[in-house]
Amino acid sequence: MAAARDEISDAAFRLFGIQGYAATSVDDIASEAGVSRSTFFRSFGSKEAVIFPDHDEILGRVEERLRSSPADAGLAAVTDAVKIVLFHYVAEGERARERYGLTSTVPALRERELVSGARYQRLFRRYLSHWADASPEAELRAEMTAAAVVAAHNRVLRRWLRRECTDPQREIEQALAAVHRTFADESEASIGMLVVPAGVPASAVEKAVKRALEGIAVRNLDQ
Amino acid sequence: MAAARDEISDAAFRLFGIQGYAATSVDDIASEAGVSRSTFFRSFGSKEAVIFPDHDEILGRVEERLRSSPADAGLAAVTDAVKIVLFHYVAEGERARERYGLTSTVPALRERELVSGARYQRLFRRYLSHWADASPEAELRAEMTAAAVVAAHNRVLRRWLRRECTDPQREIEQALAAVHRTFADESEASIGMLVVPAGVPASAVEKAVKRALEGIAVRNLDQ
DNA sequence: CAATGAGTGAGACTAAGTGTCATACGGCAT
DNA sequence: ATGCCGTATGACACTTAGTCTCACTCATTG
Repeated sequence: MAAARDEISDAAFRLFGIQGYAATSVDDIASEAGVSRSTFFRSFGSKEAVIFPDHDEILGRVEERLRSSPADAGLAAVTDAVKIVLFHYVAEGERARERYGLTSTVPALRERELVSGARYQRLFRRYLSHWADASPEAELRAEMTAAAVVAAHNRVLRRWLRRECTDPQREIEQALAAVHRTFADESEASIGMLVVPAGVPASAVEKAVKRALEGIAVRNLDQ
Repeated sequence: MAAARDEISDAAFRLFGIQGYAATSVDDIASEAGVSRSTFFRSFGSKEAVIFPDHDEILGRVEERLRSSPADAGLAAVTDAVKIVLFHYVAEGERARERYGLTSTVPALRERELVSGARYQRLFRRYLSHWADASPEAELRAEMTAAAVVAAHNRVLRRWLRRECTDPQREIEQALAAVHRTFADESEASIGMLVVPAGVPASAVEKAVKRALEGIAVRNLDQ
């Protein structure tokens, strides 16, 4: 059952690696996997889908993670959920890199991947704008935030796929901290106000500001 | 030549409106337009592409706009360029709304549109990260910024398509001002500091802050 | 043993997309 | 006017993705 799916997926990656994507027909994959064309299309709806075998499952896990988070979790829940996606691919290891080789070569597959990313973004936006108030500004903010979270994920993932990054854990934390820094709203990030009595030296002001900014970064990381 | 393209595109929209997208074959469109199947596929590479007849042209105009902007233009050039896209669709009027009806109904067309948006985002990212320094933080920032610009555009466009917005000009300016507010870097946005002597009433402080924030929005608009 | 139901294979069918070849049309030089 | 050439078109064949239907197998259950 599930073994058949893996069998087919493996066969597909094998043939794509040898002959290329376009030159490999669904019939080729099916016979390589020892199943019929019918079962291929029953297992995966399309030739493209065989490259992304467990996308629906990940999306489901992400959605559940968001659903089970408290209403006031806000951005933190989303940045947390996106790590599920990243670490899933990292855990796949070489298979993820094979997929990357295909998606960066074959336009149709690249587009398919893009569509997957957009589904996450849509999900994030829905949750973020649901948590926030209903003002138009808040909705635009939610949309931008969702886009930024996905962008951060994509960036780290791409770097890892290209072996430009050895510690995806650290990089995603940093990238998401940057997202927090620019998007965490007032209820999460306390508004700081610096009251400077006349006569305080500029160096002391500078020091205080720096310390305050570092504090924001650190707090967002731990939250 | 170009007239044949328009003829085909019109015929396609006509039939899609009557029979729906799936129920209309390329043969139907070709005979409705009075051309052969061959010319259809020569004019548009695929059945989906007939919905987005001048996408390549817009992308070209956007790219040229970016190419011709000075190296220190930064975010302003990109937010300016994205208006080309928005106003093109707004100028299309009802045709754009017909397209929206199709893209919100037919998954394949929605995906295609998504891919178009991603091309803009990619373009913006390339220019933003080219203008900025090469640090990893700057590149992530460029990626997030590009995503935010596209998100802002998408939001305003969608609202206009749904007739939820009567003044797209004003809304896009506001939305892009929000992007500027969160992403304009220090060289573009002057850092404001509010020094509050003890004894000043809170209402006066609030007023001053509000005025300052409005000022930022306006300045970013004009730049 | 009979019945049910899920998974599979075989095969027909539609339609998108590609490639080839022949033809018609419009300009251009002789 | 005639012959030539490049371009746009139409006709047609072909491949392949994706859908649908029907028949078969096999394991479970009453």
